[in-house]
Amino acid sequence: MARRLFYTRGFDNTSLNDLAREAAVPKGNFYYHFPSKDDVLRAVIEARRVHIESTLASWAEDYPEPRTRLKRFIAMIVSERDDLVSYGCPTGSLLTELGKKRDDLQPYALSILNLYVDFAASAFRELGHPVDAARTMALRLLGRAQGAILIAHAYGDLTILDNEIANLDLSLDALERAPGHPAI
Amino acid sequence: MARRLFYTRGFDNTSLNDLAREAAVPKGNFYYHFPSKDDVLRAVIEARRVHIESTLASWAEDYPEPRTRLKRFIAMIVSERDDLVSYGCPTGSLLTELGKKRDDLQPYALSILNLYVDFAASAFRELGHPVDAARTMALRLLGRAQGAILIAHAYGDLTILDNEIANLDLSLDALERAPGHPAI
DNA sequence: GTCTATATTATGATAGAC
DNA sequence: GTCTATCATAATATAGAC
Repeated sequence: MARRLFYTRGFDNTSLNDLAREAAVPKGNFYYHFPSKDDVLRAVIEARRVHIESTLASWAEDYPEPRTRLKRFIAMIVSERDDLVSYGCPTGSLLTELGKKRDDLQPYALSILNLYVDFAASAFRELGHPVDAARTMALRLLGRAQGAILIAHAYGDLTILDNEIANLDLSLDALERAPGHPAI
Repeated sequence: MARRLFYTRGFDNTSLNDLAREAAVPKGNFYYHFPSKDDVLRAVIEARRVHIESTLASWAEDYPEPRTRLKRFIAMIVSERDDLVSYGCPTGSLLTELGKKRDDLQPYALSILNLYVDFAASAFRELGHPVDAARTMALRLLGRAQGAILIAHAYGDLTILDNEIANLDLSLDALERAPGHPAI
């Protein structure tokens, strides 16, 4: 699938030949379905956006307690730990790649990050934090996750990721004990 | 200079034509000085490594107090804020780019990250933390900086970076007040 | 709709005159 | 050592038969 190749190799490093080989079709076929390679990425991102949106919506149903919901986000990172250490964060690395020389595509990747930021910000809102503080805390949570993944990926070290994610989890606990305090 | 182009455009997105135009020499000349484009990057990284190493050494001289030294690191991020928001972290984005498809070059980028990790770890050691905890805290500090820069770069928002770096600074203060506690 | 060419362009890298 | 070609390759994209 195209998503996997874009993730593991990066967008620019994935050629239409790679995509065609993986899909077992001649590469010329792509241009019947997509006007350009960029549109393949846009379609991949859009499909991903829909998928993540429904995942977050199901979390909102299954975990009405905002702290539990935020912990579910942490649990997702843990469940993806192998890929995250091997290839980095799909969203973070795409944002970083598109941030250089492809500002036109960058907003599409940003729409994925926004899903998570809005998800976390609304949880912090429910915990009683003002809207501005909630967004700041959401950005901090996402940033810490991104940083942990980046470092763990750089060293190819699972234990670094486990350590940092456990610490993030502890920060959520501390937050629980000190409501009203933007402590994450 | 090659370093600036590799930083702002990424390694792969910088062609020899770009390098030649910037240096105002024909691109064929590069192959008199370097066996390949990869070697240009290696030379850039090596020069950077030497430069950073001497900077960190001068900090060690100027700031014998480890907490002050760590704060100097934070101050460096603040002083680079415009570029960091516009192009991301040079080390972090290079690590991310090389982590996909260029595992052969990745160790060179990692040598830069290691400089900062060792710098921070030795400061935490001097603060009395055991060697393992000191390294964990160093990785956490670097990770939080990377995450803050990545998010701020994704949104192109200086205030996000300022916010997060101020919060990192606060974490260093809190650490100061609770020695022996791996709290960063 | 699906496939086999092929066009076009950009890249990293070389050859060889001076 | 420096320059002007030029090669070889790989990429995105198109044309056109079936």
